[in-house]
Amino acid sequence: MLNIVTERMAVMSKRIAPAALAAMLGDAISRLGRRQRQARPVGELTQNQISVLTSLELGGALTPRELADAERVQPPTMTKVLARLEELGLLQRTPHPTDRRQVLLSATSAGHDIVVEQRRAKDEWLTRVLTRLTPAERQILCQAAEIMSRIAREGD
Amino acid sequence: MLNIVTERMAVMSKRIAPAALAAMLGDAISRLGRRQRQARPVGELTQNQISVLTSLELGGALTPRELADAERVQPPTMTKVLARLEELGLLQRTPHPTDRRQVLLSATSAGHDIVVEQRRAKDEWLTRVLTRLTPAERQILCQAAEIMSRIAREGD
DNA sequence: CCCATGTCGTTAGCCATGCTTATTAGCTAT
DNA sequence: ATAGCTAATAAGCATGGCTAACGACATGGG
Repeated sequence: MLNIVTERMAVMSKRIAPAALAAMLGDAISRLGRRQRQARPVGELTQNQISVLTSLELGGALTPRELADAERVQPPTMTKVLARLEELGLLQRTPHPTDRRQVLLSATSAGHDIVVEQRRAKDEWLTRVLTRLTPAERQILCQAAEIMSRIAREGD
Repeated sequence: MLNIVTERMAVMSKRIAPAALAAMLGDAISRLGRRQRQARPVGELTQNQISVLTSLELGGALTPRELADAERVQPPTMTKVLARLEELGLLQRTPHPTDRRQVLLSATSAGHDIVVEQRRAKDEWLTRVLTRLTPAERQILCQAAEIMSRIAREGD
C-alpha cells in the first residue's frame, strides 16, 4: 500500500496546463457520459428525471423554481419534466403554505422506490467497470469525483 | 504545498466500495457534462456534431454506419446529424468505390476549421474553472481523466 | 443465371428535453 | 390601489434519441 502511495505521488509531481487538462477531461466526461446514458434501460427514467427525484429526496419539498435552479434548466423545461413525473405517479404537488403562486413538490413512495432501483440499474455498468480497477485507481476517481462535483456546482 | 499533499494522502487512505464510487462518479459526470453542454454558445455545434467531425478528421473517410457505431447511436440518428452537418457545409459525401449502397463522408475545410474553433470554445469554461484549482487537484483530475478515458473505450 | 436473403442508408413518426416568448395568478411595495 | 415583480405554465421550435419500414444494392445457393 505504501509503495502505491509513493508511486502516485511520483505521478502527482507531473504538472499539467489547465487548457490541456480541460481538453482531456472534457473528452473523458463526454465519452463516459454517453456510455452511462446508453446503459439506461429503454422505457425507464432519464438521468434528469432521476436527478429531480433525488433532489426531492435529499431536499424535501421543493418548488419548481428551486428544482430548475438546482438542475440548471429554465423553468418551462422543469415544468415539462415535472408533468411527466406526476403523470407517472412518482411525484405529488401540495400548495405552498404562505404563497399561493408556488407549489411544493415531493416524491411519492412509488417515486422513492423507483429512483432507488433506477439509480442502481444506471450505476450497474459503471460499478462493474470500477471493480476491475486497482484500489489506487478507485481512490483517484473518488477524489476526482469530489472535485468535479464541487466545480459543477460553482456559480460560474 | 506539502500540507496539501499530506491532506490528499489522508483522503486517499480511505477505501471506497465500487458501488458507492459509481454513484458519486456518475453524479459528478452528469453534472459536469450538463455544465459543459450549456457552456456551448447558442447556434453553434453540439457535442455530437463535433464528435462526428472529429471522428472524420481522425479516421479519414467513413461511412454513416461506421460513424453510428463509433458514436454508439442507431443509423437513423446518425442520418439526421449528417444531414444537419451537410446543410451547414461542414461535411461532404463521395460515392463508395466498390459498393454503391455505401457513402463515404469527410469533413470539408470549413468543417475542419469550425471543429477546431468549437472545441476551443467548449473547453473555455472548463479551463477557466480548472485554473482556480490547486496544482494537486489538477493532477488528480489529470490521472482521473486518463482512467476514465480508458474505461469509456472498453468494450463492455 | 436467378432469386432469396442480408445489408446500407434513408424516411416517417414518436418521444424527451432544451430553449424563448407570452400569459395568468398572486405577491409586494410605493 | 395599483404598478411592477415573481411563480408557474402554455405554446411553439429545434435537436437528438428510438423503432418500423422501405428501396437500392450485394452476395451466395440452387
